[in-house]
Amino acid sequence: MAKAANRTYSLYTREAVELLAVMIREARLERKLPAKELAERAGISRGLLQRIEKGDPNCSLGTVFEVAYLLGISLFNSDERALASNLAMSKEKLSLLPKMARKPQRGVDDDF
Amino acid sequence: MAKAANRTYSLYTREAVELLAVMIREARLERKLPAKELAERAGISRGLLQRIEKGDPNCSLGTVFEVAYLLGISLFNSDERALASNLAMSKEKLSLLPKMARKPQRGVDDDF
DNA sequence: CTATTGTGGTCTATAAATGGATCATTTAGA
DNA sequence: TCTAAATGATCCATTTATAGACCACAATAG
Repeated sequence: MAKAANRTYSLYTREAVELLAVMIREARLERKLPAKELAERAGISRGLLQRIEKGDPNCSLGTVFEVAYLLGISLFNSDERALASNLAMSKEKLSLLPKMARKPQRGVDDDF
Repeated sequence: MAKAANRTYSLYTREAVELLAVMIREARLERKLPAKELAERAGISRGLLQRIEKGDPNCSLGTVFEVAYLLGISLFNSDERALASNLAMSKEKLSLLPKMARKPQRGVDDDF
């Protein structure tokens, strides 16, 4: 009972995925690093790296981020230290929020 | 002949994935949006949204980005227009790069 | 306090992603 | 130019992700 992935994505999502893909390919080529080598270092197959660089949205988040990391591409405009710091702050903030999202019984927040 | 996903990720990757997860959960709770509703709007199951908010790296890039988008979380610190612009510039730059990464036969670039 | 709703976990069947191999083609370097 | 190497594409076998249902529990609103 799974009929997934006829998914439709927003333009924003498609562009974000493609941007990341292009940045990865750029960085790899700038470093003159063959796909085969990068794939090995990332622990993935060359085929998967191809899909990533092609902007396939159906690749796992972790592998794509890892490849980006190996190429020195900074996610969220954060280097390693800033990222850890952001994460700590976000966790802190999250802990202060109500743990459930219960909607008030009639329409306060439906601004989508 | 596929034995994938005993994957190991760098700390940076793990933190980046978790940061995105926490930001998503934060944004959803701030909006008082039940998981069920957000999942419906994203066209995914509630279980998958749970994994996303938990920081599971094995979720597809597209779905995670789409959920983030639905919550107004900006990827790459770029709104919709900036993103399109970045993408165009990156494509331009990519087109100027050599199309293959051929390593010079002896060690110029192995600074990893 | 209580009723109600959201959430986290588990289970199963199915769809999809991935690895690994192969082949043809393109490209960069000598 | 020559040629070794990189890329792009396809195939198949297997692993994995996902949907969808269910349950027990937690937490919020009243």
